[in-house]
Amino acid sequence: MQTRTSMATVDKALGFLRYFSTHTPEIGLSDLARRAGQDKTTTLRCMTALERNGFVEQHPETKKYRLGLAPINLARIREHSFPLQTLLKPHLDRLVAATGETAHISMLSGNTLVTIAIGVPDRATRVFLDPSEHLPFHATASGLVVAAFMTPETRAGLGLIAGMVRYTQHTNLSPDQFARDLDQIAERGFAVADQTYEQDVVGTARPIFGWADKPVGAVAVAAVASRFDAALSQVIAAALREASQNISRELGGRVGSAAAQ
Amino acid sequence: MQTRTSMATVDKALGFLRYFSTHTPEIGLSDLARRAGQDKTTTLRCMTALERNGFVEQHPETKKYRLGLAPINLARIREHSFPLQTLLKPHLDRLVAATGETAHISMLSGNTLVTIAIGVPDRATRVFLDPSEHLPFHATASGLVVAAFMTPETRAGLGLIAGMVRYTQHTNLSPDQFARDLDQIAERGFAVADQTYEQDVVGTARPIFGWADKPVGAVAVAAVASRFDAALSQVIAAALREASQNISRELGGRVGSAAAQ
DNA sequence: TTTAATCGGTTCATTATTGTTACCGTTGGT
DNA sequence: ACCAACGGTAACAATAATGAACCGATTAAA
Repeated sequence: MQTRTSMATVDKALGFLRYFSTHTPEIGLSDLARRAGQDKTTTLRCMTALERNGFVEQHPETKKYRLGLAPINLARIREHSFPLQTLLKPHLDRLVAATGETAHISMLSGNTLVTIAIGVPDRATRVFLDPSEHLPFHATASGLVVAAFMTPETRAGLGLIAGMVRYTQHTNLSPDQFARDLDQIAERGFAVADQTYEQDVVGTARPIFGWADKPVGAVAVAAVASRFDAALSQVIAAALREASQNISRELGGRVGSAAAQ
Repeated sequence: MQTRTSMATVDKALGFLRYFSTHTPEIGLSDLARRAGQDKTTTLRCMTALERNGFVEQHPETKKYRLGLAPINLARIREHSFPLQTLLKPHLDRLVAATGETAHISMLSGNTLVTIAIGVPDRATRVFLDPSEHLPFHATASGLVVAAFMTPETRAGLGLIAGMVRYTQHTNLSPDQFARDLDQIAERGFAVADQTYEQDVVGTARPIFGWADKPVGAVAVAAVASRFDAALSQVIAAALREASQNISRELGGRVGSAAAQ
C-alpha cells in the first residue's frame, strides 16, 4: 500500500459486500468471515453496521445475510440524476445488431471493473455474462484495454500483478508478457482476449474515456469462440471503434488519438 | 445513543450517502460536511473511502462528489437473486388500474422507510413521488401503518418522536396524538394521511408482512386530494387490502388477523 | 490591487474505537 | 450423549479515527 488516507474500517465493512454475488446471494456469519479472512467478531460488527444502514438484511430464521434495499435506492438516485444505462442501451443494441454477439460495457468502480450494462443477441448460442463479477485486468479484453490507456501511476495503484489469477489454460500469468501486451494494445487501440477468462469465449474491447484522457471503462463484445474468425474480428473491431468514440463523446470525454485508429 | 454495537465510523461513512438525492445529486466537500454536521477532515476521509469502494465518485474538475457505480452493481445482484421489483410490479399495476391513482411500495431499509417501486396512472393529473426520499413515520400513511404494526420494542429503536418534523400545516406534531393514531390504525388495518406530508395529496396505506408478523413495509396509494371522496377512499382501502395480503403471502409472510379486516 | 472568505486537502497529538482471545448457549448431525 | 459448528458476547490491549490549526489555491468583495 502507499498513498492511502486510511479509514480501514470502512474499507473492511464495504469489502464484505463483494462476497455477495448471483452465485452466493446469501452467506452466514462464520462462512463470510472465513471467505473474507476476517475475524468473526469483526465480521459480526461490520454486518450489523451494514444492516443498520440497509445494505444487508438478515433472515430472522436462518440468520444468513443477503444484500439489502439501500443499494437499490442509491442506484435509482444515481441513475435518475445521471442516466448511464439509458445512455448506453442504444449503443449496445447497435453493437449487438452489427456483430450478432453479446456486448457489454464495464466501468471502473473504485479500483475494480464492474459490468454496467449488457446487450444480448437473439440467437440460440451466445455468451452469457454474469453481471455480478468484477472483471480481472489481466484476463479480460475490457480489463486489458482499460489498463493499457491508464497513466502508469494510476495503473500502479491497482495492484495488477498481484491479482494475476489463472482462469483457463490460456490465461497469461507472466507480468512481462502483460506489460508488452498493454503497450501493443495502447498502440492498436483495442484488446482481444482469446479464452483467457472463460473457455470458448473471445473478448474484444475498446476503451471509453471520460474527462481528460482518463479511461473510465470499456465497451466490449464477447463472441462465441467457434464463430470468431478474421471476418467477424474485423466487424467487431470496427463496430467497437464507433461505439467507443460515440460513448466517450456523450460522456464528455475527448477521443484521444491513440484510440482513434 | 443506547444499545449500539458500535462501529460508528461505518455508520458515519454510510450516513453521508443519505445526502445525495435527485434534488442534490452532486455535493462538494465543505457543503457535505456542513449538512452532515461532521468535521471536514472526517468527511474527506469518509468520502475517499467511499470513493475507493466505488460508492461515490468525484468529478476531477469541480471536485464535487456524486453517487458511484457500486450501488448499481449491488442492486443488480440483489434484484437478480431476490427479484422484488419484478414481484411487486403486477400488484402495483393492478392497484393503479383499480384506483386510477399513483401507487407505491416502501420497505424498511435499516431503520428508515424507502420507496422501492412506483406505479403511475395514465392521467393528466396525478401524484408525483420522489423515490429518493425517505418516508417519515409520523407524516405518511406508509410510515404510520408500518409503525402501527411493529412491536413496541422495535418501534422504540427508531427514534420516532425525535423525527417529528413539520411538512405541512396538517402534519401532526403531538406525540400523544401519534400514539393514539397508531392504536387506531392497528385496529382498523390501514392508515390515511390527509395532506400531512405533501399538500394536495392524500395517502392510504396497508402493511406488508414478511417472516413472522413483522411488518417489512407498506403498500400505499397517493391520491390527488381533490379527487379523494368517500367512494374513492373505499375503493382504495379495498384494493390495498388485497394487494397487502397477496404481497405478504408472496414474501412468505403470514397475514395477521389485524391486517385481515 | 488588496483583502477576505471559501474551497479542497494535510498534519499531528489526543482519545476513543476497534480487533483479539476466550467463552456462552443452541443447533444439528452421528 | 456426544462433538462440531453455528451465531453471538465480554474484556482488555492496541490500533485507528478524530478535529483544531494550518496550507496553498481560487474566487468575491472592496
